[in-house]
Amino acid sequence: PGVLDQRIVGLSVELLGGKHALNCHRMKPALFSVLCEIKEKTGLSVRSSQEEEPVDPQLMRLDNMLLAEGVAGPEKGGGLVAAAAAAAASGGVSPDSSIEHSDYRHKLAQIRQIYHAELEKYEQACNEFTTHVMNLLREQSRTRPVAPREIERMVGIIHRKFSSIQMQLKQSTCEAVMILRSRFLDARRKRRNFSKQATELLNEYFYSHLSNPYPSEEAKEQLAKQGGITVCQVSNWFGNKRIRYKKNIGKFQEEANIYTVKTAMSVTHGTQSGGSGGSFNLSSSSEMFLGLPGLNGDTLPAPPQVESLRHSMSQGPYGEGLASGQLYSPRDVRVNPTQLLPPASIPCPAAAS
DNA sequence: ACTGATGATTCGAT
DNA sequence: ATCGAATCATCAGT
Repeated sequence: PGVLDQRIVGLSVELLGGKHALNCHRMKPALFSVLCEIKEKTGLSVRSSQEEEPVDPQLMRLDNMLLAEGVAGPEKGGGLVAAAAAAAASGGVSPDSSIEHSDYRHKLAQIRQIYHAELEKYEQACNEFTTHVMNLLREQSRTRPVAPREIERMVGIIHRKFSSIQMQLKQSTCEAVMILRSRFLDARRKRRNFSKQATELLNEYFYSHLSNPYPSEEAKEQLAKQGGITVCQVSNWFGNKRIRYKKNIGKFQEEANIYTVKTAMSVTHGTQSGGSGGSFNLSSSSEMFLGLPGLNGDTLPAPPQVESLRHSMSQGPYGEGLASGQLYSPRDVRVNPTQLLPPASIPCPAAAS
């Protein structure tokens, strides 16, 4: 009906001009609901922007970011599977992080879905609105002269308006992604105990290099790789282990025995495969430095040596000895002068320097 | 809720 | 740059 259409044109001008934009209850319901939704979701008034038609840098930034985050851009149906496969293949020993990864990806996918749905809705609404306005103008052209430039201008205004709405959508999507991201990073920063396998690996190395528990960079990398943790985590672990071991050797005596036995077993049973046969020498005298407790001589007065423990291999809390032999690099038996200075008598329990 | 274990962070020294 | 040391923050068993 002409009256209503007249009203719509008027309202479109109102809308585009930015005056009480959302007061129109007679607006096309679809468009109205879309705009209401925008208003609700963004918390921003639709009339807020009124500028730039050149490709503004902010829009480009938003686009780039959305693209980089995988929100915009091509559908990646197989992408998730591929990513999961890659994550599983690259290490396979990080269930926690992969769970977090999948959680992250899931939420990102949700954002992506919402984003695309909204984008499509806007697109559709924009087209509908444009064609409708054009139809009205065409109709009006029967009763009054309508210059093509006026139509162009109208269409231009509509498109600009809708693209600014799109930008708001992109902006809020970006915000959502960033929030998700920061949450994800926070979650990753949370402490998780290492897997049993990783801990065993580290302990085996530590106790079999007790005289010089300072793994080289390569050794760290290898430990990290095999344990499914980072080199930095390996360094942290050794840092913590050294200081805590030194502080209370007695507490670690049992653990030391266990791992020494394990190592001894793997040596005597020839489970080594790396060809680095007897590269590190457990019976070297320097091995005794940290191993000599003197604190609780009740269980084992002497540091656990391979020879003396051959007979007591009966008890092993850790049932299966997983291949650990190839870990130890022969080149790593460097002697750190600073560690060998104090006589193996009292290892300074309460190191209050 | 409490507590010990443990991974991460920080800081000064080398 | 890396270490020891102290400390923080969280986990995990009770």
